[in-house]
Amino acid sequence: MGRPIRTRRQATLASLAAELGVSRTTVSNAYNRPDQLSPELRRRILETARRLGYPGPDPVARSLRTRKAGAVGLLLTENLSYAFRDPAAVGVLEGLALACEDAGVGLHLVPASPGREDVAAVHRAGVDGFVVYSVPDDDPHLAAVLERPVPTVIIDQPRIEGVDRVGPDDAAAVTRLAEHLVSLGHRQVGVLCMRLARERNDDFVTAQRQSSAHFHVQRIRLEALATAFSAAGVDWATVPVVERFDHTVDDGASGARQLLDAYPQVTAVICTSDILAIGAMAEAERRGLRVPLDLTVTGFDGIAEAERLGLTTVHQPVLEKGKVAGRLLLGSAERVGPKVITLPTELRIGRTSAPPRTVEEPWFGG
Amino acid sequence: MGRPIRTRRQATLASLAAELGVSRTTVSNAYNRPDQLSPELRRRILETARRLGYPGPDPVARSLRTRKAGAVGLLLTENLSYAFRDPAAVGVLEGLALACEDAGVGLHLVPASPGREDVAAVHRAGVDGFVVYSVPDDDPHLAAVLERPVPTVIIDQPRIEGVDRVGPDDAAAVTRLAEHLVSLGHRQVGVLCMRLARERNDDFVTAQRQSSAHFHVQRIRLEALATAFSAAGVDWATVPVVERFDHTVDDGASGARQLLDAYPQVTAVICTSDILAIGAMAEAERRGLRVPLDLTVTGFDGIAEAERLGLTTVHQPVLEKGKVAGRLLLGSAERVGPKVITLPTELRIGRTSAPPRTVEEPWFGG
DNA sequence: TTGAAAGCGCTAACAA
DNA sequence: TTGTTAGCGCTTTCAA
Repeated sequence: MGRPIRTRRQATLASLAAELGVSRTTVSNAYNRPDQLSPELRRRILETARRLGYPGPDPVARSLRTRKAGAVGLLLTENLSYAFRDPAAVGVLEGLALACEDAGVGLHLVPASPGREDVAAVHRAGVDGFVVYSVPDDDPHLAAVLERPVPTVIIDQPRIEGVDRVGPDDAAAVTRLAEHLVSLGHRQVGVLCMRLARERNDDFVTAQRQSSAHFHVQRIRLEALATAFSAAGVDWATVPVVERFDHTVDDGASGARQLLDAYPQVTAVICTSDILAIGAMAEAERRGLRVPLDLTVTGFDGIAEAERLGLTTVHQPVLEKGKVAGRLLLGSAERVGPKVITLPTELRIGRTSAPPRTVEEPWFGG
Repeated sequence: MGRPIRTRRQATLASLAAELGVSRTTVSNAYNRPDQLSPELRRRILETARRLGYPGPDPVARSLRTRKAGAVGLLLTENLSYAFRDPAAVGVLEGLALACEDAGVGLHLVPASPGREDVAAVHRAGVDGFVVYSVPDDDPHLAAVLERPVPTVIIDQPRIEGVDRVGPDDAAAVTRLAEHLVSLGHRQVGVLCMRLARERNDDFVTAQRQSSAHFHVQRIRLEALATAFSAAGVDWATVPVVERFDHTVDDGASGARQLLDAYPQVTAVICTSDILAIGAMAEAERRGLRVPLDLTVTGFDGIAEAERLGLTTVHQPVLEKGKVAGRLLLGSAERVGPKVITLPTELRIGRTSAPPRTVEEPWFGG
């Protein structure tokens, strides 16, 4: 199984045709339409190809001619390391990859990290469409994607008029979660959320920043919390919201620390992701707070580790999200008009939410 | 931020040039070599482009012309779901993605699962090179990759003459692990390994099947175990080896069950991956065997969960593996001749290995 | 069943 | 600074 020298490509379809004394059409047919020539001739062509080291039609040239790249682009602005470490993101990636595999098309990861302002990679990607996963509405890469004359499907965020989207009903899901907490008796809550804009702000969040967040999902979740708690008589302006730029367990812990240091009276920490919630639980343990006796902690996503820990959270079908997005994109030729697909979520009440300690009335039997 | 109708591409570089009354070169330069024309002219060109809905040079046409696809292909024959669920594989993927990102090239996942015999996807991938991750030596997709006139780097397996490769020194690593077990006193061992060929065999493995395994890594690990235990006076022909096709915790458990049901005298279960080892530990617990008191269990890879569990295992730098492979591929233009890079491994003795229960002599102070 | 002609949309010498 | 010329390697009507 030795290999000849790499990067040969001496032979082309044309040179093969010349060698054999047939037309290029015939050689092309030998590869793409076996039924268009005699088996004997085809055999001869393929054999000569092997002899000449012709590796078959060049995929790029074919793509140019057929106007089909045979690949789907994935734009993922999040830092890659985080993307691969967040089980929710990996699930989406897996689902999308499965959809691509079913369709026999490649999945092209576009090199675009938050730091890299260079949008050229988007222009250079030879793909038939893009899936965009959870980016801010002012992301320059996203803008570049939307300029390309190919269909696009957005997963989660942002919400853009006229562009297909797949995601959960964040507002409804968070509302149910909030109602659960309200019914338990929590009135003094704190929130720990993911980054709201492209600039780093590892700190408390002003009302202004909340309502103008460039990450729609976070904004919608905060709005839903505000609405639900306001309905329960809580003045949202008094509810502390802490933001963390990096989406890691460690940042979840430090966010919780900042929150609880300043607002020790908080009875429940609502996190907008499981990763942050897991960090918050670690911080609770560090300060000697028992969850859920002394502190309620909730998450969002429903990743496997959350389930193991019994975290009260909102489960969303991440694998499905990727799959549906892929299928939507690959089937978009037949459709007219944009489509928005809302995936179901499920409130999973675990062992990390309970009535606040400060409520003295008995909760059961009352 | 509304969008015009999708899939327009009415305008091309040529039509833009005609509209403006300049040459195509000039328009091309406006995009690719801004310093080759006056800022004023460039501005005019870009503005007209926007007005006409010209999305910039077509990436496929550009690739054809420049003979650069701007992407690296990744061949991963393993079922995608398993690939994304095995932290070792995810680590490799992450490392490779990071290397690609650094170089500004895309990462193109080739749709190729074990079932899919269709090799066309490999031919259709517009890439400048391939990274092949852990496939059997008779994999048809691999053969197709090697026929393509682009550089290729193989991670882990197979070992092919003349092709670049990145991986650990499996034999050395396993030998150290075996010596650790031998020094503890283990003589009655059993092995649980990953699949050895493309056909399923969830059963015991014959000597013949061991030595002709198409997955080189597994073969090498088994050979190293055989050599090390033979040196300690163990007749390898008497050592039971169980194989599992799917690489899951559940299959690790069922493999251990099959092994221990038939060979209850075994004092140590050597698993060729952490995933399998974690399953084996679950099975040990199920049968009431205390690890390591009643049974020693070892793994391979050094994934995070193994570390949390205190598993005795061989750690290998998976992220590094992907990164190095990517860099090797992307820098291969400057090199001559094939290159093999061996990554360091580390034996990590945890809490799952101890002297066998049947050994009555005191091990310390003796 | 096979071939001739006409591009797909672009970039890179080279020349002006 | 801009334009002319010549393909990159392939597929696809259409005609023979």
